[in-house]
Amino acid sequence: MAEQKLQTKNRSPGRPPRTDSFGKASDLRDSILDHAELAFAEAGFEGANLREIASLAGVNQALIRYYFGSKADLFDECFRRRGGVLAGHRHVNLDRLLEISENPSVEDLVFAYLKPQWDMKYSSPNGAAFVAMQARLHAEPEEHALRLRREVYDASVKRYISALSQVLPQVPKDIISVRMAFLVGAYLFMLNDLGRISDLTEGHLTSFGKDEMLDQLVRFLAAGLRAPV
Amino acid sequence: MAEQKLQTKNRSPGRPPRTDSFGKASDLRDSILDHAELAFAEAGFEGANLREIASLAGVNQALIRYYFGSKADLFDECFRRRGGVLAGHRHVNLDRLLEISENPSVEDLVFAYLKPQWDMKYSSPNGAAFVAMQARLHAEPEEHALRLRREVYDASVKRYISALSQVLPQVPKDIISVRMAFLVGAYLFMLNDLGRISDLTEGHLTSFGKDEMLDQLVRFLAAGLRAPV
DNA sequence: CTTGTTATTATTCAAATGAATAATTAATGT
DNA sequence: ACATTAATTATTCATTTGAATAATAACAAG
Repeated sequence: MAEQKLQTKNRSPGRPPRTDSFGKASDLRDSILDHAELAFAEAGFEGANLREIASLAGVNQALIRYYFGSKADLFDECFRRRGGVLAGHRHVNLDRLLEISENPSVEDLVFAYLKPQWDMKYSSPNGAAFVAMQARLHAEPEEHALRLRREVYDASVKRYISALSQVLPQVPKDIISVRMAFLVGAYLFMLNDLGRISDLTEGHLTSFGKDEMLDQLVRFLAAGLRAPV
Repeated sequence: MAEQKLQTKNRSPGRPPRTDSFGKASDLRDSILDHAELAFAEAGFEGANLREIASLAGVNQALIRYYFGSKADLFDECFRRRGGVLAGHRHVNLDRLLEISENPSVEDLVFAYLKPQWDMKYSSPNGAAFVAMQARLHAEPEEHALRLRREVYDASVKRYISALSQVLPQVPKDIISVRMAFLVGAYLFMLNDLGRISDLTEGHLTSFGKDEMLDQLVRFLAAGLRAPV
């Protein structure tokens, strides 16, 4: 991918002068995370390359090690950073919904769950990268991937399952759980694959904006959740 | 992963004697494909390792090159081998359905589409590996992955979209297309992730056998496809 | 039989890559 | 001022890895 020399700044070693008066907590650390996110999204864990990440982030490769340790640790940190924010948004959204009404609609619940990641995807290239990273993580069979996902998301998913269970008393809770898994699959795939759907639809899709697409998805999933048992 | 010496058979070079009287078309070639399938499923394209594949398949690494060329070519061949079979089954299933009745139920159509891969997953470890490989391929952002998927699956997907469109005249075709994409996402995720769902369900899931799970999925997706517009 | 072709191995090559170390400079506390 | 710590770089190391080549044995054809 990176044929060019990709030399990092040829600055002498040692701590660089603090130009800014504020203590703007480690700029470079964030830069590394940002570029790692992009790299992992594009090439996957194995495919991503520390030299390139370092180079694009404008730092020496050893700095990655200094801040994060191993490549795997870097990956985890990437994931947790945004994953935590995401899970937080989901909690907040659910709280709000339940404040307004005891029995929100299924559509509202689904929307509350999906919206944060949908927004993240369109907020910035890095947001989109994170979505891709996550889709990849879900396809990983590795033990490690599983643990990460659980750590970051399980709590919020369980809350949504409970809430759905309350507004759908006809559907047993274990079935709701399974359907929630279907939901996650559909929306992750969707988010990651969005650009390509137009192939299947022979161009019809151009009429759907991203908001409409989310609407479509919510409608589809809500109907599935409500399906008679 | 493979710490051991993993030496290939220490046989002298040159063509080995043909012990069997039948010309059982290249045993080793198939063995390579089988083990490559397992490796790609477990570790992804980048993560898989030709030396290990060769070793497990009981052949010299150079034989992979002899038969398939590059690693990427090997991957493609793996994918096409089973993907072709799968697409074939889908076509056959659809043909049968349409023979029986002009207007099959949405459930029947969904089932006809899903069943072949479901069976493949449970037919053998290699079948399961292929499913995992495919799930990974869908998470790949690479151009190459996209082309492969299209090559292998597009035709059958389009046929199913048409059939669904006929039995669901209330739903515009472009919406059916989008929903079909949701469907693919949900089922791929499901198939690949099956074992882990029980985490979310806190053990409730043990009561679902694999057939019941497929039933659940079909019900969910059919309801989604039917959702009012 | 001899010659060419096919299938297979052993071995080598060159590049990439994650990790590690040592050097260097700024900041900070005393 | 001085010593310690924090942040950063240049450089080296060891391993892995995909690819390539050369050797060799069985088989097939004439």
